[in-house]
Amino acid sequence: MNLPPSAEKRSDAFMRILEAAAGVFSEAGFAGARMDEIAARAGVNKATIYYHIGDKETLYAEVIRSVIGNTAETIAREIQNIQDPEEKLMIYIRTFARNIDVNPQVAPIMMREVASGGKHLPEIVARDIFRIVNLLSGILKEGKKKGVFLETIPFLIHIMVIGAIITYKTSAPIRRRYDWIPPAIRNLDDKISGNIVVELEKLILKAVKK
Amino acid sequence: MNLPPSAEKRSDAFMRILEAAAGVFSEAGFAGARMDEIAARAGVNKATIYYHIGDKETLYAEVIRSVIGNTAETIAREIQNIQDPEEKLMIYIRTFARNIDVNPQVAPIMMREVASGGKHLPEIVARDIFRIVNLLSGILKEGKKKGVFLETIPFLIHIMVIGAIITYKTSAPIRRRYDWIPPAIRNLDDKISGNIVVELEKLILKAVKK
DNA sequence: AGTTAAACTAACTGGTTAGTTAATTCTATG
DNA sequence: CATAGAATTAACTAACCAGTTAGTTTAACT
Repeated sequence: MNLPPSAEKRSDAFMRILEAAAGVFSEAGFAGARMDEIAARAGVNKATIYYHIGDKETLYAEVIRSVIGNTAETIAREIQNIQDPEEKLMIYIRTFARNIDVNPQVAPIMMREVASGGKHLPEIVARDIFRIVNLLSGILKEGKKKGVFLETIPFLIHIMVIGAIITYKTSAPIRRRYDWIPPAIRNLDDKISGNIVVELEKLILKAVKK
Repeated sequence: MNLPPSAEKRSDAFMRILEAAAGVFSEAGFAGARMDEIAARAGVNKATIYYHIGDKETLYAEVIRSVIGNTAETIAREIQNIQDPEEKLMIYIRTFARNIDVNPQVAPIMMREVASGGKHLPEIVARDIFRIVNLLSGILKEGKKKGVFLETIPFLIHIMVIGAIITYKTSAPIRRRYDWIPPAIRNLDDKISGNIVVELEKLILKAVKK
């Protein structure tokens, strides 16, 4: 679980509540989540949540922040020392994919957040998300200037990458639900940061390359 | 609103309830939707919903079925008379995109359904969705045999296309939420079946072509 | 006009759930 | 050890909401 720099040292109960909340919100969404369930999973009394964090909306915002609040920072760090735009793009995709695998609650939360028009998305997290888009725009612009990439709509490329990754990741339960689903689909890897992301990188690169 | 062949002739109240429910479920999700709100929008007493359709789950299943229940049929019809795999792939993408534009409730409902692991997805609709995947697999296999497409993971291509389309479509409210969002992103078309899908077609075709 | 069934509604019910309160236990420090 | 403040809890409350009920209106048919 990622933490904002300011919140490095939080009490044990605080952390357990955040983790439990991330799990419940990721499974049930904001409206479907129950504060009692979160308290039970965290092993604390429900009132402890209100004492440490606050009401349901505040808790949700805290979860969102802790779980996707510094994705941009991670990606920026990974690509900063790379020169080649093509490799930058690959690392961009790979880093996001690894993030999704390491923190499996992120994908469902992001999907529902998009679906609800970002109703509960704290502005600071929105800024972080658009910083990710801007990183990609920079890569694509640089590649175009160097004559290796075509002119594209950066936001569409972003959506193709991020949309594919989070949709693939969350599709796992549906892919296994019925026995009539072709094995070629059923048996695909749950992890996206393995061979799947390698294939995705190839496809995206091929699409934008001159 | 698409209707199953069996349900062509339904009462006025039934139709109004379905439409209102599609709107509310699309805005709030299953857990967030309120039966009273649906009744109010439909202009009927809440009990009328239970009289005509049944409980919340039944109503939701009915909405899902009416709204995405025959997408595969539509796509199959559109591509059946085309020979060229490249054009088939383009029409596949374009038809799905048009469907999403014509029925704007579909994208949020699909996203939340994927996010929740298809918890409320009726099996018959799941079959329809995987029929869409199979249609694409067929196109890609044919193209490979004819030597115009590369070897790919069809499900990943499906996810790239469908994931991109529904994520793009639902991203509209977030893209407009803050005034610091770059105009290049803010001012993108809400409609996906215009120039956006044309660009998406180009990118996907370029990615899979030999 | 009278009868019957279908369609519809106002008002209610009971279970659920976010949030609160008042009291108790733990912990650190002089 | 004593005490103050922080952390935690059991039990409660008020609002909410899915689903029901008992009764009324509408429409079709004889």
